[in-house]
Amino acid sequence: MSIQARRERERAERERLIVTAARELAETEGWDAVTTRRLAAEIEYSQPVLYSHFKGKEAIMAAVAVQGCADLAVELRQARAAAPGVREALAAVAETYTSFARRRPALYDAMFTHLVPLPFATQEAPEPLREAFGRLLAAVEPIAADGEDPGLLTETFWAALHGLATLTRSGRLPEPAHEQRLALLIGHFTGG
Amino acid sequence: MSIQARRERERAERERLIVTAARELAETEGWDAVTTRRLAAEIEYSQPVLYSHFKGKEAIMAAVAVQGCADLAVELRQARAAAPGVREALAAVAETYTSFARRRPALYDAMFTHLVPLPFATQEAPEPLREAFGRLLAAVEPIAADGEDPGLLTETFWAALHGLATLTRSGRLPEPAHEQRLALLIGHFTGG
DNA sequence: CAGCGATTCTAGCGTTGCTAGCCAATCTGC
DNA sequence: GCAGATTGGCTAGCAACGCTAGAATCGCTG
Repeated sequence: MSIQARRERERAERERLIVTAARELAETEGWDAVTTRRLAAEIEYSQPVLYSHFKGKEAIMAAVAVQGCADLAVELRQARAAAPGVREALAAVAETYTSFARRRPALYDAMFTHLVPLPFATQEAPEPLREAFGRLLAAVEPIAADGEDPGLLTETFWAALHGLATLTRSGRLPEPAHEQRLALLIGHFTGG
Repeated sequence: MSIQARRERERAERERLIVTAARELAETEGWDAVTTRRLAAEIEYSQPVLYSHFKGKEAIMAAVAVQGCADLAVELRQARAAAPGVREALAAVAETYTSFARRRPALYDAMFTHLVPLPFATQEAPEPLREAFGRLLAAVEPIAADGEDPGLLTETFWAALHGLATLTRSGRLPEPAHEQRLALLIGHFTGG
């Protein structure tokens, strides 16, 4: 059985290679540059190999999105841990979230903008997704008023951050006032 | 000069035809179905004709987006006019906005999700865009606290609505609780 | 070492957005 | 009223896309 084990190991390694190459290519040149041909060349295999690992391009993007959620979760955890108080933690998390979207647009798009075949709002959602949401929840929960469902409040807050991030990045909201909008949002959610 | 006038009239009419066909095709079958070939067949002309009117497919989508903004502006105006009070007006506008995104997803995507070559946050933005934003502003302005910039507050509120709309429609937020999230948002923005 | 499976590659299909160059219909000047 | 110029649409085709069938090659087994 050792030989089959090695094969599966190599296979898993190559799958990791594909996802990494797709992520790096997307982050440096955008998702439009991530074609199956280009990606195959990058990993030094032929095109059809990709399809022996993933159902199609969307599935590769989904895998990248999951990785991205893990990254985001780490950043959010650090941001919250470094903040002295409840309100500061929320602000830090919000700032980190929108900054993540600005710094890593391709990754963010795969996670939250593009249509990817991923279960999100269910228990079958991949762990990194639930993890990232959990980091938001941890920051929002303390500011929930009596009778407010923390989960729903987190979803609402998340949506607001997502809207700010995407509209700003697409040029529909002017960049400069971003911090002020963020402050307004925090203010209204912390009841100030 | 009358003959040239007629030509320009016919040309403008055909341009209207292109935009309308693109919008209808997108609304019924999604933007993926709007290929240049399909669109050309729909208007009963050949492909290259499209390029004598628009620089490319993106420009056609942009034209559809502008139409969509006009439609949205009308709906928002009606919603606000029918509401008895300030808070109700805000709720009605929010409800109308997200419902628009749900009822006309292709149109909404062209307006606010897809990358379209349109100036947004500047004075050169097409009139329907500024009009739609103005409808939001009119609903948000009355609930702005002292010292809060109504414009910035409107942008923030808009972003929240946009986030709710897109995340819900892409399945990242569960549909059923949408109304509750909307209520939470309104609550926090009206300081309740 | 021969044969057999599994796996990778070559080649190609159907579509996409977009464009070059031909061709015909229309307007202008004699 | 008619030849010449011009506008404008159409046919045909390019390069690139996601994806797949079938050939070919690799590595293990007896």
